[in-house]
Amino acid sequence: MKPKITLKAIAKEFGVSISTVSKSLKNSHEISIETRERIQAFANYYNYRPNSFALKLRNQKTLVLGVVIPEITHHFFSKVISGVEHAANQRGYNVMVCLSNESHQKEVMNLAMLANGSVDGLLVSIANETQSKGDFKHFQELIDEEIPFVLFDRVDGSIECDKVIIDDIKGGYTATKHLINIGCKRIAMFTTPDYVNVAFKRKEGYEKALTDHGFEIDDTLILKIDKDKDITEQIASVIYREDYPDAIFAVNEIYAAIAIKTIQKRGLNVPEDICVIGFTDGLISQYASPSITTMEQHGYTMGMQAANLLVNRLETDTHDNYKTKVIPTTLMVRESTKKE
Amino acid sequence: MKPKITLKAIAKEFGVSISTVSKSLKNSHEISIETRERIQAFANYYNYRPNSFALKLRNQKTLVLGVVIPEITHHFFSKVISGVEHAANQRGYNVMVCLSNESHQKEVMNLAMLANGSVDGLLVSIANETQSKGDFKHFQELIDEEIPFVLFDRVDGSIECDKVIIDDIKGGYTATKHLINIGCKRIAMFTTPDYVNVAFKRKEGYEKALTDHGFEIDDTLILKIDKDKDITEQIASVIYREDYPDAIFAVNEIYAAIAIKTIQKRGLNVPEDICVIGFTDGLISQYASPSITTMEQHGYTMGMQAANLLVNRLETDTHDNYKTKVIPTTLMVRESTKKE
DNA sequence: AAAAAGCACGAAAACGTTTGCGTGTTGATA
DNA sequence: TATCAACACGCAAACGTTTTCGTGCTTTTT
Repeated sequence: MKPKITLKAIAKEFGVSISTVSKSLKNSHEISIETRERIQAFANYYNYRPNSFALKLRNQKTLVLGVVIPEITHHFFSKVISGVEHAANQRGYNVMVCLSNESHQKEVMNLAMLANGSVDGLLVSIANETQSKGDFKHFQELIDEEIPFVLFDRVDGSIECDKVIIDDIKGGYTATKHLINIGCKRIAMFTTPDYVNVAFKRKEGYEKALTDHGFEIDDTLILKIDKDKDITEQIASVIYREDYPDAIFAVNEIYAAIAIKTIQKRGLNVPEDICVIGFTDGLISQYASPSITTMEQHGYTMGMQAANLLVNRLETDTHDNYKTKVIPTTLMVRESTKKE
Repeated sequence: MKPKITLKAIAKEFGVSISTVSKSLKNSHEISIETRERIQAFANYYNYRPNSFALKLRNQKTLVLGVVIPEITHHFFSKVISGVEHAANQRGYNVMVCLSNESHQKEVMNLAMLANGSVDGLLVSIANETQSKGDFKHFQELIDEEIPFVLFDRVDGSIECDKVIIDDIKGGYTATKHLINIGCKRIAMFTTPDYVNVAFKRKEGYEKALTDHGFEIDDTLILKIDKDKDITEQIASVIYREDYPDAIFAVNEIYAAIAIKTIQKRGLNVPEDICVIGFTDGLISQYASPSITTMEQHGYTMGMQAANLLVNRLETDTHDNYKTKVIPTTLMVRESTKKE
């Protein structure tokens, strides 16, 4: 790296003091116009840029937001990042991304590292492992150190901070109701273990929709998929039942896609024999055959809102009155539920 | 943000000098064991962490790598980021991500901002707009400022730097050869305009494979898709021809997926009537019905290699002998080309 | 007992900025 | 011809580290 030109170097060049140079570049009226112009021309020619660390050291601001997400290869999270980046840029901030890879330990390390002065504030979506352990000490540390952060999507009620969440209960409700509306009677749900907060809530909505419409909740139709075992096999265990369901509400698009493939493999058709609805705003749903009806999560919006919430917090420096923004989901009807 | 505890504060607490505290925390033998222990205990209790800007100002290192990509919502790029992050962390660096959104102007701004002292080096994949304009001045500026950077995937030969690329020509060749091997005779290609470097190379491979195997190149079977018009319509114009092809090599998985949907809509079957092969390592290919044969790009590997190349460059501080790493693609046979 | 050595610590510079205040030089004013 | 602004600029502190080079004191050696 080429040694950058500094105020000192310019000062030496002109035989003036550093302050004079600094003030000239800020167009201070303290300095004569000729001097200002000469110095500015010189600085401009040599492409002078103030050293950002010196500035940060002085101002105690980084103008950087840290983002910690479990996985960047989930389309939803990359949408969120996209939104965060957009909002952050608009407000003069940059974005630093770290991945926890769903690992508790890596999440703890990431928070420690970012909180260590690299960023002004944090945006975090909690790793699965952290949620299943229920260990949120590292967030308490952020609070103790008074580092502003906002939680999004995967949040925990016990942590006091700003939050942005999807309305998962209502989303689950809407999805299920849609299936009911188009005439499905035996609606299965493919979900994850209960410790995954968002999935649990979607199930809540699913169950509420069923009871609200006079259906029984059939626990044998609720499949809690274990990520560490063969997912296709678990899904097949339901699809290949004699009394297979006539609709499936999958908690994400991967499960929905696998369900469709399995259904077709069994020789049944989507949506004629079994309707399928997913949850997310990913590409798979859009391009699968048939395309998959889904609850859009609006990850981009979520990212923007979370970033704005954080910057507001940074710029007002208050430590109370924490808000939780709820982002509604949108039903996106596609081919996988088109009965007529 | 809570005012962080500093060396000065600790020094005051113990009535010693700042240097003594600094040395104590570094376990210097210059300081008596008792003093060291007392100070360390205190610092530990108050969770002392050196101010990162002060360090950066002093060391002139940020230990941060900047990444500029066109779009994070492309699965391939998120894989790359994932790999970059992994390799960077391993070598003690953090990662800062910026998006150009395929815009030349935003790319220029991102480079300027990151080069401005925020990062030690850069990893860049060039935006489409930049490629079509052929305007690479901003990279020359990086070179002039001697800021190390490596280009990946979307590179340009005129820029002197380390590069990591996919072997797109060979990938295109392999894909096409696979189709030939399974007996396809009329192989269409769905690609993008020629200024997209990688697509152009894949087409080169496609054409070479055809001629190598005694086929004519039929320009009416090469569809250059215009992103700004209706993609499905353009694809349909080929699929609905009387003399439709018996195989399609799509330059990415989106085009492959749309092709499949269009083929099915026409009442034809994949792979029986038309085989389809894509290019990427995305999720769509994996979960589509039928699942799509594709050339895996190994984005994760690419990210790791690019990051390592950059860190090597940073840590040796040489400005010559630039390397270009070529990452081979892997044919991933799935249902969309399974003839028997 | 005088000299040398060892110990425990402090002073200060350096990294690059910004900014309040001090100061010397001009020119105008009384 | 004193006096006083106005002007143009420099000084120095501050942000928080690290590190080199002292320095004063105690202990050992001869």
